[in-house]
Amino acid sequence: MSRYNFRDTEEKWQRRWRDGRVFEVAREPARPKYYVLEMFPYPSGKLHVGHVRNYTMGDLVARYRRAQGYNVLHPMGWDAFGLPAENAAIAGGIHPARWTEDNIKTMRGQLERMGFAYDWSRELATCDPDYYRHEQKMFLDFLAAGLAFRKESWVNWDPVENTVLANEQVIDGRGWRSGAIVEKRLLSQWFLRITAFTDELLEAIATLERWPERVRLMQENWIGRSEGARVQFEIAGKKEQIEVFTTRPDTLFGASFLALSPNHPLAERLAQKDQALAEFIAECNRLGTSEAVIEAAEKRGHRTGLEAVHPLDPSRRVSVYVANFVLMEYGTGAIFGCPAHDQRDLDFARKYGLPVLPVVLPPGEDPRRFAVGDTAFVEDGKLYNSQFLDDLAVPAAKRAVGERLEELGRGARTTVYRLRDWGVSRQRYWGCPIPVIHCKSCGIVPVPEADLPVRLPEDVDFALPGNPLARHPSWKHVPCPRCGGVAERETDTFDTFFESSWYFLRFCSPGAASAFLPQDVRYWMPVDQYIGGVEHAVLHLLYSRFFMRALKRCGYVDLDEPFAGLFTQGMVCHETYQDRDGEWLFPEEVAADDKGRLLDPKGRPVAVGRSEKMSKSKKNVVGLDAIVDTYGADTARLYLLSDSPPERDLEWTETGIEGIWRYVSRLWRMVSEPAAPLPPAGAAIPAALAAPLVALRRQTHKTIAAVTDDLDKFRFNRAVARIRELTNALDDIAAAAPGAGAVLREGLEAATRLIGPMMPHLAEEMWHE
RNA sequence: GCGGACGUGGCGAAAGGGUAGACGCAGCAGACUUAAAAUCUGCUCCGGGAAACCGGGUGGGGGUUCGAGUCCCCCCGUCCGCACCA
Repeated sequence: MSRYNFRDTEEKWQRRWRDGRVFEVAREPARPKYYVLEMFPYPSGKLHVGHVRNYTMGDLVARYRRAQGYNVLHPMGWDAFGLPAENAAIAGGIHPARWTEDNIKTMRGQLERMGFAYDWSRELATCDPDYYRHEQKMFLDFLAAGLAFRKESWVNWDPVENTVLANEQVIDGRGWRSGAIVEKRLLSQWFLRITAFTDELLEAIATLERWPERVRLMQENWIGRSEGARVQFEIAGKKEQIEVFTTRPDTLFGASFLALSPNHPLAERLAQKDQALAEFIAECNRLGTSEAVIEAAEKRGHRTGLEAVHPLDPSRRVSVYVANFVLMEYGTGAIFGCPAHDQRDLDFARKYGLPVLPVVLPPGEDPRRFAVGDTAFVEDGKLYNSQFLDDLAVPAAKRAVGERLEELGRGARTTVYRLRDWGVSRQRYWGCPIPVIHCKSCGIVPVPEADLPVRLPEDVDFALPGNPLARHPSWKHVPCPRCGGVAERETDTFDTFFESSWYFLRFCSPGAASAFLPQDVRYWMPVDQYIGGVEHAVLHLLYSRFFMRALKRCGYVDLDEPFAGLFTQGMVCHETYQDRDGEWLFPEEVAADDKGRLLDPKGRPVAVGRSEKMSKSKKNVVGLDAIVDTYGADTARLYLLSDSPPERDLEWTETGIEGIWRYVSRLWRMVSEPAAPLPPAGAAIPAALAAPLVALRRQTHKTIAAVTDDLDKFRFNRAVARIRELTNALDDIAAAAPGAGAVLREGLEAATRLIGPMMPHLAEEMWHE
């Protein structure tokens, strides 16, 4: 029995694909195109099996569509700017460029060994000046169009990475990469005006039909549109006003207090003369935005002593508080509290002994008897205790209050959003330099186009924390392009989401002198199938959608949405292991003894933790090289596709991959030593067949139909199961019916073509056997 | 708290209102072998039965339907996202 030699076979076919430039494509206007893209990787070191699930799915789609006759663009590149390279430089004395290049080389080799059908002629790395020069130009165009601007603002400061994080990058009050508790600092920053497209970005979500519902919902919530009203409260005895935002203007007659954010300008001004308030504000700021801290903290307020006049009933006054639960960044940084109809306001009112006046009557309640206990009434009902609003339903009351406020000039109906502009400045070396120059007399001067790209200097010093660009002895000192006077370069670099917001366009025109050629983009875009992790559901995917619109406004493209189809795949998980000292262990360091207990290399017992996403930090990673060495790329690919539905997490198991290897061997045996003699290729199938052979033919064709349908719908695990059913039937047939050869051949050929997108090397070899 | 997804054998899972558990993993028994590995054959939801077969079974409770894992309502649980968002 000849054993399937995956090593030689896989190398052979990879060589042939490469030498034949089989996957290099060109624009062919007469042919239908299909653009398959997997979210490009950050070159962090080595690939583990968790990384390649994503690429295996993309490759399946690419090869499947290619087999259907599409002109398939399937490129690969490197999201090459980022902090790990700089951290490696700090820790190991290696230059970020060198570290990144080395990693790219390693990882490219790993991808090649997997046999992925990439058009490598289009490969790009975002740290290449030939790449980032184009985004510098884009930035200058955004600047001219008013889509990029500078703003002095409070920022999230990551004290470990010494950089600013976007609000979107702060998770539970911690930096999304470093995990450090984020501090507040005031800095002058560059922003991209994503809010210029808020409504468009929100409304177009409905057109993204081939996106997961979950992702569309997350984007919707992120943009967070809410309709309500701004209302002006006059401060009693002063000429000053406090403007609040509310989504419940209908409950205005139930107002019993006003609350300001601790960062509200009025609160800060009052604190200058009120020591206790200053201390309260300081305390609120110390809480930060950490979820754990906020959850532990109860709602607290500080009474300012000010009284506000009710805008619709001047005879009524309400107290003004500063409260730890009011956000400066949302609405106007001030609210009115209506305890009867908002749970948070009710909790606050009970704590500080404030009145609770119901103004919306629940259906069926008696207006003379109804009272609010511990639970605010937040549903629809009929207004009462509300003068001209009495007897209206909530929606009608909202309208009526809005109109009255507008008549009186004391407010207006308005819509607010949660979405904020995208801060793109980073105080880091390993990123794209922001192409502007600060001149003492001219102010901010764009770098002239002829001077692009602004390249990173290579001789930099990473010994100190902070931005090496700012410390570089000569790099930043340049004459002002406008007046020729003494000036300095901007030393901030772009957030790396800048690069990933347009790389899919560059893949259309890899060598072009401009960012891309319009005819290429018209042909290839949009991406027909984008595949990546759900962790990018908001940031990367929303920024890319914004970028397309910004580029369109600047005349680059004529397209709004970059990704027509999106699939978010589950993660690859593995158990975690810790030794007695709590140190994480790699799976290969753990071995079972004869009683099945797990031991570390020193023979001490190992604690088994729950299965989690493979990550370097917990060492629960299975190296790709070892798997490919032992079982081959095809086996790894089929395992990643077969075991769980693609959108769900997949548990990596050694026994699972062994099972796939047995199947691979069996498939090979079926063609190299067929169960019945096979007629030559193309031989006719006899007109009269025994019943079992008719059944087999039927199953063959049903399998083709079902697998096609499954692949269209990303049900890869089911497709694999159906192919296995067919091969089981093929294996059984020879004994069951004489003269099976021609039907067997037909079935084997079908099976071979069906597994081709999943196990391309084996399929090629079977086809040629 | 709000929004969403999900809950099926020992495990991963399948089931497009119509035979629940396809396809695998693990396990058990057997064949081949001096032996092991590999390979092959059979069994493998639970209870009863030698078997045919009978009864039960998709987190719990109710409902719609000739028929519900699937649709509707309530509850329990797990996971994910968002969040003092006014």
